[in-house]
Amino acid sequence: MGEKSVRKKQFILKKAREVFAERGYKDVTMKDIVDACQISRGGLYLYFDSTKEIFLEVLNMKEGSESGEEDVFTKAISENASSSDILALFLQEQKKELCNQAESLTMATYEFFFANKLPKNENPLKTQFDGAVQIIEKLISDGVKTGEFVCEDPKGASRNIMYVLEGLRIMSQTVGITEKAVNKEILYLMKGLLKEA
Amino acid sequence: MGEKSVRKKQFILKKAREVFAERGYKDVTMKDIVDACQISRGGLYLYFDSTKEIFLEVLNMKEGSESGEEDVFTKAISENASSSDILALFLQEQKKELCNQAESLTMATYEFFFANKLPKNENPLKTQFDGAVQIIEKLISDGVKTGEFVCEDPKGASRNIMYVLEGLRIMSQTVGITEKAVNKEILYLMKGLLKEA
Amino acid sequence: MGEKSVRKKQFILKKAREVFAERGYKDVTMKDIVDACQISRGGLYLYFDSTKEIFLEVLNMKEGSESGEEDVFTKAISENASSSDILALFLQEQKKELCNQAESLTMATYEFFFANKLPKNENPLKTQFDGAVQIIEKLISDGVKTGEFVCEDPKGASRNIMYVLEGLRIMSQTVGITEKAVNKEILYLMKGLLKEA
Amino acid sequence: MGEKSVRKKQFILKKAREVFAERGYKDVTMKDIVDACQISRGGLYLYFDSTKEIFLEVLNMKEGSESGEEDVFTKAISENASSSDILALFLQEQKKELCNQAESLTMATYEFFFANKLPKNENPLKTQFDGAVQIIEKLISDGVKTGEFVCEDPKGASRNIMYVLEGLRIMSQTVGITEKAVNKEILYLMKGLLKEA
DNA sequence: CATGAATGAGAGTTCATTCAT
DNA sequence: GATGAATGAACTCTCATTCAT
Repeated sequence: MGEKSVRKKQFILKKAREVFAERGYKDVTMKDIVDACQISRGGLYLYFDSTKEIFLEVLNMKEGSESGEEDVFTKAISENASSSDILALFLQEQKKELCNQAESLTMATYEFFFANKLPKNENPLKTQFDGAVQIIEKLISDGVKTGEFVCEDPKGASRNIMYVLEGLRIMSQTVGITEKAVNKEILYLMKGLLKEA
Repeated sequence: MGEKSVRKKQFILKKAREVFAERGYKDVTMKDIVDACQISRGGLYLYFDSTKEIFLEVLNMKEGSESGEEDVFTKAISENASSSDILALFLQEQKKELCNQAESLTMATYEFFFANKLPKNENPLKTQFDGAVQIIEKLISDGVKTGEFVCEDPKGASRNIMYVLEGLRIMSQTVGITEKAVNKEILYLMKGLLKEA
Repeated sequence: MGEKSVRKKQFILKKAREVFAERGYKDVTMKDIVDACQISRGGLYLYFDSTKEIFLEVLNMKEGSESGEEDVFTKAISENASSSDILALFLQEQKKELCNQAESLTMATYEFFFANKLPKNENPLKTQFDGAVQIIEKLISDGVKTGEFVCEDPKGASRNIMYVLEGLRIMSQTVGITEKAVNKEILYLMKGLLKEA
Repeated sequence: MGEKSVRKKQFILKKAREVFAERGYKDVTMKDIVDACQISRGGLYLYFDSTKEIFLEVLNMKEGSESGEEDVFTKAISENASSSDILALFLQEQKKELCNQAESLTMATYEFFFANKLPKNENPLKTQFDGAVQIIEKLISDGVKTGEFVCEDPKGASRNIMYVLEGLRIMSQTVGITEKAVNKEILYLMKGLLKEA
């Protein structure tokens, strides 16, 4: 596959991402992607065999390019920001993602993993969740040391935060949720850590 | 619609519920329900026009019959149980539901509301969520009064609890979750309220 | 499946038979049969799932209705015809079939069994062949007893006859063969048995 | 077309022959041959326009290279072998071919001529058959002269032999046939000629 | 000459939906 | 009411064939 093909493949993935973001996973057909890309029916099959295959590559692509979390962390940490600032930053990022439904793969991702139960060690949802829990736990622990946070169970608190975020995410996709409501929850989480400070 | 028809309709809904519990929402076709009910294709159309219509009625049916929450509350409250006992009971009920994936409509419900964005005031997910938040808030407030609980923001705490439960629910459907993990989260929630100030 | 359906199924098989007779097995698509029957695409699938399934039923149908061999034998034998007359009759029947390419499933059958190797005990080609060999052997043996035939190895002779017929059949489908040529071979076979009479 | 092209064409034909031997004629696509040759799709079209064209050239190639029959005859005859020995040799060669289904084009050839009815004078199957009949007739006649064979109708006998062989061939492709069964038929044919009058 | 990306026709298959009985 | 045969739209997937490079 030449360089040109690689670019075409990237093009298809980009268009497919838009389709998945707009319509979720289950409803998307190969034809939908063909139409979005303005290519021929058979043409798509030169690159991908199924929507499943495409979606998996879109998911991987996402992690590589959309970054966000990591970048923010990396930058904030390298700038010696305080733990509470970094955590606040992280929560702000999550809020952005929560509110930006149009470009988000959240719904498609949930639909995909409803239909495709991957083993836990290969499940990116699991991996991401656990990774985030560890990072937040570290932040909280650090914050406790510096006196920014008060927390007897950093691990429990970080899991609590992540489950709340997950709850917000699914609620935003099913019942809709306002930015204000998200703010309220984030504030509650932060207050819990800053309590009695 | 005669009495016989009503019974037939209930029969269809019961069978349809099983199908939705097993296969989710999107994958279920009119044919699947016809097969499960062992009735004729045309026969189903006498009662329902689409899987969407069926699913909505299944959802309503559910609230009526499956109860659980209400019953437990009603009974516990009428028995003058303590607030902490009632809350613990509620969380135990939630755990049961979380772990009993086979009979649960969770996945189907999520899929349904991904595809059908109802206005908030008609969205049963929203209604249920808000209702539960209110009940829990009341419980916490009562518990604070009796000295069982320590909590500065009962409303915030109850919302936090509900989002965590929602987070557990979606995680249980996408990455899978052990009973132990659920226990840990519930324990964390209870400890947060019982914490000696 | 009601009586009407049975008739429709028979109708489809009849039309399918014509298609197979005209075009062989491999080239025939579900669409071809749909077109021949003037029914809808989906309609055919109510009765059959594949051309393979249809062809197998056509083959069975054939044995039931087209008769020929059995009838001729039955009649001839019941009429106390001589062995040589019966054998001659049989060979005449074979000739008819050989020359009537238009309505014959020969080519389709060969194509089918090229693609679908059935176990010998289920292979109708094998069954028919062996059955015919036995009948002919009996005829020859009887003929030898009555002095009509001279033959030291009736079993071998009957197999020889059947292989020649098979050879004529395949040649008629691949290079074409004239009635005269068939006559010549049949004559040779009969002369071999009547030799020195 | 340069020398290099000729070699490439030969290479394609060789690979195509393997494909046809393995899969018959009808199932083979241009893509299959492209894959077997490891050349580009477009590349194949520089040499051949269709599988039909390729198969015809494979058939011609076969006669040229695979020889066997001719060689055996030529050698045997030039060595002054007896007629019965040469005939036996010929039948042994036929048996080998019959039993070696894997490398044989038999099925593909039948399939091809089912689909492509060539005029008799251009039909290689016809030509080969008639050629073989003549040779065998000559052998038998010679054998009769030397007293090796007893046969009143060498032409008829040789045609009989060839039709039996054709019958064995088609049976071996459709119902399968053991080496033992082939031996039995060959023995029967030889005995017919050696039979003491 | 050679490549391989691209096209589009066409086959298979499934279902929502209708309708005569 | 109830049946289930029938229709036709829509989707998946595969190839022969072409053509710019």
